[in-house]
Amino acid sequence: MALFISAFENKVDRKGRVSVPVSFRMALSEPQHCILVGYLPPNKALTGFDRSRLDSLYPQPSDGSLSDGSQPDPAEKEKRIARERLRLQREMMGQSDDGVMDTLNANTRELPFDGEGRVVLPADLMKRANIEDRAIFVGRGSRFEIWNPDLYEKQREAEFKALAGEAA
Amino acid sequence: MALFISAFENKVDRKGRVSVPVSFRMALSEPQHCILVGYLPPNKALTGFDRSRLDSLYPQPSDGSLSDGSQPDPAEKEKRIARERLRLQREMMGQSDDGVMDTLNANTRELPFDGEGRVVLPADLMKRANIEDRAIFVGRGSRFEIWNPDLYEKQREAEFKALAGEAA
DNA sequence: TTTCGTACCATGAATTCCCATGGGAGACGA
DNA sequence: TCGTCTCCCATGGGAATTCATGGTACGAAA
Repeated sequence: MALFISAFENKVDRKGRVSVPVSFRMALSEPQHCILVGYLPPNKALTGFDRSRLDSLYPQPSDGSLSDGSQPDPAEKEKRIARERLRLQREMMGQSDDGVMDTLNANTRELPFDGEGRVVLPADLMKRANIEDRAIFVGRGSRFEIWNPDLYEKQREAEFKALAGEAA
Repeated sequence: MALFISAFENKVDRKGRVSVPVSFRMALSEPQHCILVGYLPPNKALTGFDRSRLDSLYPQPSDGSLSDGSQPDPAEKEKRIARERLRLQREMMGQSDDGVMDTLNANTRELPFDGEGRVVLPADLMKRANIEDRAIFVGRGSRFEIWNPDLYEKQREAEFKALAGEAA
């Protein structure tokens, strides 16, 4: 699985382009493809993650295949379809039971790499995270964050203090 | 599977034409073809999805094939045909037990693309969703929504608040 | 004919691709 | 150990393409 560690500061050019650190790119399931970047208030930074992370959040609809690899069990398949129908109905009725995923999907952008491993940060996202001509990619394990470097420095101090306080 | 993420605002011209975001078009099973758009009260927006999504909700009547790949079992086949006949009768009599799906089908339009990747939003659907000269396509994973941008902004705030409330 | 719906064409802006450059870290050899 | 060489990666600019958008022409139906 993707593992993002360490922090890298890069420049953001006039077009909003910024190099994604190589180690982050290599951590992706499809290194040449894209990253997903989103923003949710009241965060001070953008959150990025691998596409596979999003996929994994969707329950894989079982097609009724049996675990021994034989053909689908018709009864199972019927049940699955019935469930799916119910779910679609509820969605259409605005009764989706998964508001979190809905919000996540709506507020996440897919940022493809150019030939040099850069992405362009959408203007509105940059604004929300107060990012101008520099950005720092901060590894957080299974995800990462994109900060205004100055803001991140403060955040970092705060995190250190919190840790020190705990230890004391 | 089709995955719709992010949100894109586009203009609706006097003819009701609006560009479907490229990334949404590409997510379709047949990118050059069409989208399905429907409305069910009391939603504030239209719901759109890929044709394959709807198809998958209709159970393929089993032909009685055995799971080991051998020939259909004649007895099974008989039963299947009997079931289908019964179902057809009830449907014809308007006694389908599936009122929501019926309504869904009746209120769903198939919107084909023009050469430039646009669809025309039917006037009645636009009216129901309060869409005039702008529309925002909102990714919701396996489906998407088409909103009046101003209404969506309010909805978005509400979703954010809901998330924050959950986190607290 | 008139109106509606659809296909085709034109345009400008925004985005993406491609090439060039420079710096830094590590490898390698003396 | 020191210096040099090489490769990788970040960065910038310009060109080419894509995309959103608006208009026009054509055909069908009323």
